Amino acid sequence: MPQLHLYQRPGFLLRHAHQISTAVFESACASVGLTPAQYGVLTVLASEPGLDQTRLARALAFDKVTVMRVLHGLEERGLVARQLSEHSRRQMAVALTPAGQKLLASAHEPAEQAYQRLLSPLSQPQRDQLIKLLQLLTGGLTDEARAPFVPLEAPAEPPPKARRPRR
Amino acid sequence: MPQLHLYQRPGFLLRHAHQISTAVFESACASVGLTPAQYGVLTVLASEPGLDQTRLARALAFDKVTVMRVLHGLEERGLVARQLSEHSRRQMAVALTPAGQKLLASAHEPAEQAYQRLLSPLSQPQRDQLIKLLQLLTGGLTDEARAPFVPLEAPAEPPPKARRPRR
DNA sequence: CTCCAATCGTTAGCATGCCAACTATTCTGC
DNA sequence: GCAGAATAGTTGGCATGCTAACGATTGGAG
Repeated sequence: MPQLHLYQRPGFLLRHAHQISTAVFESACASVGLTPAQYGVLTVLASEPGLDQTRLARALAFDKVTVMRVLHGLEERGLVARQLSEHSRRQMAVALTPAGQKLLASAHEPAEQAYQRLLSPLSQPQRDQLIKLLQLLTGGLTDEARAPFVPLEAPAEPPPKARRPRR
Repeated sequence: MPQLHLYQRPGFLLRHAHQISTAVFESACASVGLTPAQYGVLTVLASEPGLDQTRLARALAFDKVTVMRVLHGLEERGLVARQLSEHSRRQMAVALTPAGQKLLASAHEPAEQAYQRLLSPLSQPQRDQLIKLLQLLTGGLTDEARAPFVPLEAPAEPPPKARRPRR
């Protein structure tokens, strides 16, 4: 009963840290009314206008269903526009509207403040260390996540395009 | 567009790491059918039988609504029993059933494996470092979270019991 | 050219995590 | 002892994140 082992587990600590992270972000961005997920979507779209939903999801390691729901909310607020891609009638080309660009710009300051406040208990070397460790951990386990993570700047299809493997 | 700044943000990294953490845990514990939240609840209850729901929530930094829903699921599976506290008719005393104790015991191995797999991309010093940094971060920001975190072994009320502050 | 498999978006449904609001109960200050 | 505040549990609702399943479309192998 003294000092539960649970509190030392990385799973518990990551969950708790993530919880605090979203709370800090949402409090800092309450004025612009953006959640972390919405901010992420807008940020990626600002970098890659016309991206389709599946690639958008992969760029954020989101589930495609989650991305769709977030996009619907942003579309209703007029921050994002979706239209059928010119290449394929299957996929949607998503892009920021002028209002979306404007809102995203006004969100950069609060987002940066949230980021600073989140790391405020750590010294600068500790912050760098934490970022590095998290990148190592996530980078080494991309295939463990259910939602695939394919960062931007990786448009090429994987060479081993195994076709027709009966599952 | 090259290497989005977003990918260096602690918020994004924490979210991604937490996502992987839950995926690894659920995959490892699929045989016993426990999610991280359920495992946390059972673990705390094993350590503090008869705890009420609010204190249980605080021990895990969960919202009390979340705890209640998790408890309902565990109660339906016969892993947990709730009854009115003897001290107060307001609160419920929650405890593991024998089946709950048994299931929790059988979950320890898979949970430990998940924990090892999650940290597998890191060396031992890096693992210790990550745990330490996460504890520092979460410990320094407890009041930022919406759900208060009051670890076990802290039953005493806070001395500055400010009463009747009209909000 | 024609199947058949892969892909894209969508819907439905489950589990977390949160807030706001409500009822019942307990406690505090006077 | 009493009024009012604080607390415990509950309900309803919103946003994430996931799986499974489904139609529509595209692409590959023959």
